[in-house]
Amino acid sequence: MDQGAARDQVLDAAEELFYGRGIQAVGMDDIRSLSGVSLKRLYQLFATKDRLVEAYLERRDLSWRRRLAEHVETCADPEGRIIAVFDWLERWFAEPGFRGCAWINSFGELGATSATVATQARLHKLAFRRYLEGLTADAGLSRELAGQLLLLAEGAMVTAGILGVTGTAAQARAAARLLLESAARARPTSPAE
Amino acid sequence: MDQGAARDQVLDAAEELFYGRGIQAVGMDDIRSLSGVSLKRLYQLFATKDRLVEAYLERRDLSWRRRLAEHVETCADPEGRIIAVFDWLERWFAEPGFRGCAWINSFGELGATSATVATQARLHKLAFRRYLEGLTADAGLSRELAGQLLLLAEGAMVTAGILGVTGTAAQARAAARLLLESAARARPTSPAE
DNA sequence: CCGTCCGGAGAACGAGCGTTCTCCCTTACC
DNA sequence: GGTAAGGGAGAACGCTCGTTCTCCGGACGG
Repeated sequence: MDQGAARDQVLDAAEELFYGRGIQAVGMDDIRSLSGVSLKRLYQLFATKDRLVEAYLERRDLSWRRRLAEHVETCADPEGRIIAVFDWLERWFAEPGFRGCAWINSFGELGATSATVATQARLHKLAFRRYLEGLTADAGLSRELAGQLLLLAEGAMVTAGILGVTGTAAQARAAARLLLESAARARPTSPAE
Repeated sequence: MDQGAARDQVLDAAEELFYGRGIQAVGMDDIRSLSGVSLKRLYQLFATKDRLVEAYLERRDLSWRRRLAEHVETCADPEGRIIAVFDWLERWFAEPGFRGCAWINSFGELGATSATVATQARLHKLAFRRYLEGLTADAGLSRELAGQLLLLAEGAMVTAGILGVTGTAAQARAAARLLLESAARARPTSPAE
């Protein structure tokens, strides 16, 4: 087995276990068992558990944002793209094994004691906010709206994780529609539209 | 020192440490050092760490909801009371040592492995949702609105915890006002008001 | 066929921690 | 004053886990 394949298998196992059980609840032995990569190789690839956690969060950040963007791309209308974010959330929440947002969970677990985790969580949320700001800008809408949509999306992730998935994304989407309409009425660039 | 005072001191220490650092990062020795209550007494009061965690979350749930309700009570207008929730969030976020929502953080840390923590988090969020539903009902507004406000409040807590406090509560309040106006326009009980 | 190197399996080590135990001191009662 | 009960300090125990080490087998070069 070559280096790259082993790395992928380790990160696959890490993602499944860290996301599903929490970071501290998963030992390096668990990663080894699930990935089939020996401890020696594991430590050649990632010198410490902390590095592995960092790599897990980084890779998941890229794939999470890519998946979101790919879904949003399927919609051409700038305002529809904003709503599409919440459609995608609904789809994500319904995936088997959904257990809330990996960064919110990691931050709750280790934000106070691990600079790595705190930084990764901040970077991810900043990137998500920037993405929403891009969407609202493309629709000629304010950055304020993006901030409000961020709150709705974060609230939906948390609530779906803790209280369960039923209806949460739809609620968030309905609220997003209202905020979007309200912002469109006051749209700075084309108020008459 | 009598039993009750020792219990209070232990719970005070537990709250400060568990909330500030996370549950797994705090040992029973840390609780003992900060509270000044010996290990023997500590285990007489709480048979296991799990019980202590449960008591911490229960007591904090009561005081958190009491503090919120006390602030909301100061406002007589039913719609003003709804907005007052977000005023109180702003005040809470600004407290020194604010580190997000204790239940969201605990759930992220232990929701997957501890039934105690998962249950406490669900109970707390259910109680908060019920409270918001009471406020919207008092204003003659729909339960749907309460669900949307819950998402905003949860999103604000998470975002304030991870990205920092600046402006988050004000954003949430602005969004809440818009949703409230929109719901008031469609108010089922007194649509003309 | 023999030696050498690489990687795997898992034992070993050391630290941290939940929980219990030991020892000693204080206090209260006869 | 003697004694028993209770509580405090902290050592001890057993377990988990991150990390490293040891040993062995198998592949490859001479």
